Amino acid sequence: MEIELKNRNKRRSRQQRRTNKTRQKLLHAAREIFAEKGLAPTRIDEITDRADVGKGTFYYHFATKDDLIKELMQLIMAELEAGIEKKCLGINKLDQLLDMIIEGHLEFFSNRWEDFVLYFQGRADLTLEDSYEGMETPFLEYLETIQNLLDSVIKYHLPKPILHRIACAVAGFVSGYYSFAFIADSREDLEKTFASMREALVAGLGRFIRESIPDDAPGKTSTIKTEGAK
Amino acid sequence: MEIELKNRNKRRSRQQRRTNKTRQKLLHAAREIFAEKGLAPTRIDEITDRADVGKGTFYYHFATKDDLIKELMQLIMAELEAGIEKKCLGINKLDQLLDMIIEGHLEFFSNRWEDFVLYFQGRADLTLEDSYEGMETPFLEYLETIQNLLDSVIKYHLPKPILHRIACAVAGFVSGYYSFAFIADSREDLEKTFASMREALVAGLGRFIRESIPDDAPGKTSTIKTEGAK
DNA sequence: GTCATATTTGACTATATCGTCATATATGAC
DNA sequence: GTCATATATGACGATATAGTCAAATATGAC
Repeated sequence: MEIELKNRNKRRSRQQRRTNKTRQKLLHAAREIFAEKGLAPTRIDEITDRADVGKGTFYYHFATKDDLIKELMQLIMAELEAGIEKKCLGINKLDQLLDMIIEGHLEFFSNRWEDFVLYFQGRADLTLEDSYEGMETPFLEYLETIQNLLDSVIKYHLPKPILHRIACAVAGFVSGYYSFAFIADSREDLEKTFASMREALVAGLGRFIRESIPDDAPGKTSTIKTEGAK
Repeated sequence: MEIELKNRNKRRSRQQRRTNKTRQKLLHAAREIFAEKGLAPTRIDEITDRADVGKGTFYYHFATKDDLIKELMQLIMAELEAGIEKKCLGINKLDQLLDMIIEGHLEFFSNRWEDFVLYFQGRADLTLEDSYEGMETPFLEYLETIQNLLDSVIKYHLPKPILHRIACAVAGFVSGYYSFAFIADSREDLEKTFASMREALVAGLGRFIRESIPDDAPGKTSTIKTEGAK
């Protein structure tokens, strides 16, 4: 029985590698094309062509284009969250945390242009009534990740709606600014240009957060661990 | 000759009204459907159906869907700009101006959901390589409008790139925050929820702008007309 | 080698959408 | 009324795309 299982696993192992490789090829090609033409105008044929597999293969791996989009978005958002969380490891001062959350976004956006485009396309899609199935979930999880990070450095636990608001502000600002700035600036300048804005944002958000804490909170001044906050 | 011209004008006048009405019906229907399903997935048939005109009529008025999109975006953005400029009339204090630019956006976004969606769709489209023809122009003009407003209240004229950066920040933040907040909040709550964030943004941006002015600028303190800035 | 199963293929069908065009109607000059 | 012109129509042909499927191939157990 033990052996049977082993064999079974082994049997599948090489084949699984091949299968997985094909799947990755499809995801990779799709990511590229989605970022070039957008979600809706991308044709299955084009994806399979670029992935260099037959069309039937696509439908072996994914039930439909929406399915692929769902998986891709979940993948991307999970990686963005992971990147941000990694940057924030061990930080317990509010201003520093805000700064790192922003930096996490920036690093992701500037190193992975395609993924930034998809992130942005996804968000725009959410403003539609007929948005892609399952598009909402990864974005909500992403906002929650930011909320949890914030919550972890603020001793006085702010109510959920306030945390949510702040998370929206961070995410909205970073991506919004990034998307606008790149219209005129070159993609390469974006990072530099952003640096100068960052401080202002951290200051503004920090201020907002501090103001959200009731004055009678026990030990308010020490409640938020911050650096040089006045 | 004088009379001939008059007649000619008169002859055209009633017909022109009818024509224009048809055109408006098409634009209006398109605006609605674009906001429901997005630009690419919207079919011409659906537009003409909702506008209650024959399909051929569409092609009499517009060469192609891209053409319609172009016109619609220009229309919307021009109205947004006008709304903002109106709000800012006569203001000469920086913080107040920033506040009014934000309020102009908010008013537009919350009173005209479809147009907000189109604004956002348009912006997302610009991140693509294959974006709609002519999509860029209205956005650049819009950013320039904001830049000019800012420039008009800052006596020490900041270099263009800095102004551009600030314009991107304002536009990016407002639309970005708005788009994220609505994922979780109801559309109605958005306005309220935004109010609390606004101050923080104005403060952050104001600070950034003031820091951008060289210390040796003649009469720096009085250079930016501001209220209660410290 | 044989067999069972998992994966891949691309020609094919069915459908959806575009854009055209010959025709019809409305308008206004006369 | 008649005519010329501007506008509107929707059936139609051409094309594009999604998704299917029977057949081919690869894998691994034996």
